[in-house]
Amino acid sequence: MKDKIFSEKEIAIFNGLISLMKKGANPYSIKVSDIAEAANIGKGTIYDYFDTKEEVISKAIIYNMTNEIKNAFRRIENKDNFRDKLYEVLDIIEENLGNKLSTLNILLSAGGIEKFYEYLLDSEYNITEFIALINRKIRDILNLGIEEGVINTEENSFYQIMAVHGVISFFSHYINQRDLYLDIGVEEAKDTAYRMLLKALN
Amino acid sequence: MKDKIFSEKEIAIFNGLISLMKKGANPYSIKVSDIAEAANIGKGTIYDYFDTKEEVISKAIIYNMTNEIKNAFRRIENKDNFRDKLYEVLDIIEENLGNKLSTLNILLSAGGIEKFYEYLLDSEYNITEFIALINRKIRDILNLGIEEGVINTEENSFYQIMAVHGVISFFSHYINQRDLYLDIGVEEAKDTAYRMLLKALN
Amino acid sequence: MKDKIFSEKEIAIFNGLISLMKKGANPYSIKVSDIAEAANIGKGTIYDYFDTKEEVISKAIIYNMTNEIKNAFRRIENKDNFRDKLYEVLDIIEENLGNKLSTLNILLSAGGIEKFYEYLLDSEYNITEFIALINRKIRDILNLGIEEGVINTEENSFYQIMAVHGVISFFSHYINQRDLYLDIGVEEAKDTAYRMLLKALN
Amino acid sequence: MKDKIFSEKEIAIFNGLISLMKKGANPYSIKVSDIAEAANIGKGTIYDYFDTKEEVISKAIIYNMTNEIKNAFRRIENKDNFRDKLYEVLDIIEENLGNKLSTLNILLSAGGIEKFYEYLLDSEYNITEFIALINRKIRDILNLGIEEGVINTEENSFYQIMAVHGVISFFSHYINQRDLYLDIGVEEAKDTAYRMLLKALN
DNA sequence: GATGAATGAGTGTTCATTCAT
DNA sequence: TATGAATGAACACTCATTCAT
Repeated sequence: MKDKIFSEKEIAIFNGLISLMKKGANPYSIKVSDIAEAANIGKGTIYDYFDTKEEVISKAIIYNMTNEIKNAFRRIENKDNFRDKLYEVLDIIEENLGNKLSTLNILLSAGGIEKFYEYLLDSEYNITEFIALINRKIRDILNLGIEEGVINTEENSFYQIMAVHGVISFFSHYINQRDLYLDIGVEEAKDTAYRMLLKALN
Repeated sequence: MKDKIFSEKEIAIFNGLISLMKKGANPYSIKVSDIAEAANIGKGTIYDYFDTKEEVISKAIIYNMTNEIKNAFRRIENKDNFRDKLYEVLDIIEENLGNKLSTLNILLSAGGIEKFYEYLLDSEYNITEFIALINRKIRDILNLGIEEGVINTEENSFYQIMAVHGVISFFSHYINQRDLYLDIGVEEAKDTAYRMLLKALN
Repeated sequence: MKDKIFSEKEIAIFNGLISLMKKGANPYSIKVSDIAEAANIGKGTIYDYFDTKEEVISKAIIYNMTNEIKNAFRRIENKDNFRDKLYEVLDIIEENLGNKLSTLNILLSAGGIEKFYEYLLDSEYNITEFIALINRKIRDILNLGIEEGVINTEENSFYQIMAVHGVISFFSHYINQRDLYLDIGVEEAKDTAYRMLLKALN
Repeated sequence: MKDKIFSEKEIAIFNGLISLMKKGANPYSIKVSDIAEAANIGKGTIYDYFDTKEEVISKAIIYNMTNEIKNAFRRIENKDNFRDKLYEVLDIIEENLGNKLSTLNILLSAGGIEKFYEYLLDSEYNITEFIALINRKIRDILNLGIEEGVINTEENSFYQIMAVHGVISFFSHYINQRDLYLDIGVEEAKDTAYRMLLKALN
């Protein structure tokens, strides 16, 4: 993940746009004037740094995903055992609740945002790269679990990684559809997720 | 799921739109004239049956989801044991590969389409209804598994249903990101899914 | 000059634009909204018939030139001797006084409008075609003069045609710069032109 | 022709702009940034010397015309008989072939540039002044012809000057529409012009 | 003085919606 | 009932002009 270097203005534009999206704006209905206003700059300035609106939005999404992933990885790094790392992942998902732009929402959804925002498909950074990166991190966490003896399975790596995907997906689904599961508290859901993962991996 | 009764024209419009979306068109870039052309009717006719473009698209999505779910349920009904029913679910997912409009893609993705297509949120049919419906069907399948003795767990219903969600999500992810898992064949992935589910539920 | 067939709407648009140009509007500063207003139609309608503003303007210029030339030719046809035909040409020029769009102004000016309105260069109709057409008509008129015995020269065809060009240019210059020649009346200028032509051709 | 005194910067700006126009740029599509780049200065600097883009372009055109006329007059001065002076005029026209900004193209075209570039109409220097100046020079040349006995006519001054205009226009037309007259060489066209002038003036 | 980053008014073009036929 | 020609509001993008440095 060789970071692109962005100028201050570019970052200001990204942040303006990201704040709009976090407020719930749909990327398809965002206007250039909205972005300019959110970034506190003139409309024309945007075109000094980007060629089209699509380019701004795509690059902002990539920028935000990159940052979110870096942050998530840093937080996971700070935990030193399998269980804590897993719960940290669930915490991160919980905190991103309702954030349309959230990396996890985008990446893990069955048909990712790229299906809806075609421009991203052509972008230099392919979404696939991010998933591969995440899978590698999942592998690391799993290895730690094996080292610790928490995981003890003869299933292959694909199985193991997919088990984590499944559990993350279920928890994301729970968070996103809380209305349907009002009798289940967040902590209970997390415990359920962890328990399920251990069962699948042992 | 008390079905709305639609006129022939309305259904023709829906089918035109759905065919566009199955061809990969993004709901945000579909034009009314495209829909009219795909439905083989005049542009004005659409407005005899619907008030806005958004209404057409939303209702078409709901219509398609309803049909897909009905179809899926019928197919699952035709299988008479837990294992076959589960594999039928995976087959259905596989067949819907790459279909942006696929109910499963929409419903099971962490942040569903409703996050991207706001109109659906206000629509009479709430997406939540569909998920509840699916959860009930999952419950039925699980009960059969318990009856058959394939499943034998003390975990609660939430756990059990979420285990199915997790497995479905993982398989959907696999299907949608095939490029990343070229060394894993579809049958192997299905077997992995089934094995994982049984482990989680026993 | 195989005429393009234009729809009524297209002609209305052309006429709106031509009226603007005859009022003195500069093709470079005409706005699409001006054209729409002048043609008494909505802005969008223009785009149902043309792809770009440039296309509208170029085609309108060609359309107007074609009509003006046809008209001029018809008027000249109606005169039956060399002298009257020549004076008719001068009359036509006089009547077009101050009309920026006038075919004669455009065609006979040293660096024609095509130098200023590049789009015309690519247009299907090349301006050159019009000049060739006019030269052929000049040839016809000259032949009549020879038949009549008014012209009796051993100079070649190029010389003869250029003599007419020179005289037309001088008269156009006079009409366009009347301020500089206030002591010369229009009739006197016409007589001067005719006298000069006869001298050059005898 | 009391010359305006321009600062070095102003002249640099003029020259930048003139070079653009000589390269074929259309005055209506030239951008301030283009001018700045062509003049090798910052965009803001232009506004230290001129108030608007229109002013820059108009003044540059006037500046260029003034210089071209001065040059032309100097060259004509250096020839000492009627015939040579006339051929020098034709040479000058030939050399300016294809130069949209050429004074002669602008001045002698029936509907001059001022019809297309309205700003010039208001400019301090009226284009008319230039034509009057040129007419005076034509008068001088004609007088020399009379002195030499090459010209011997009873036609009035208007006739005589217009004869020169006509011949210059025809030759300019020839140069600008070379494609139409491929069988006529430049020298032949010049000889034709001179012969025609003498016939008209004798 | 000189610059060029920043601005936002202005304009070409699109497309959902209307309505006369 | 069905149509598609007509509309104009809306928006992406441009570029002359300004002004802080």
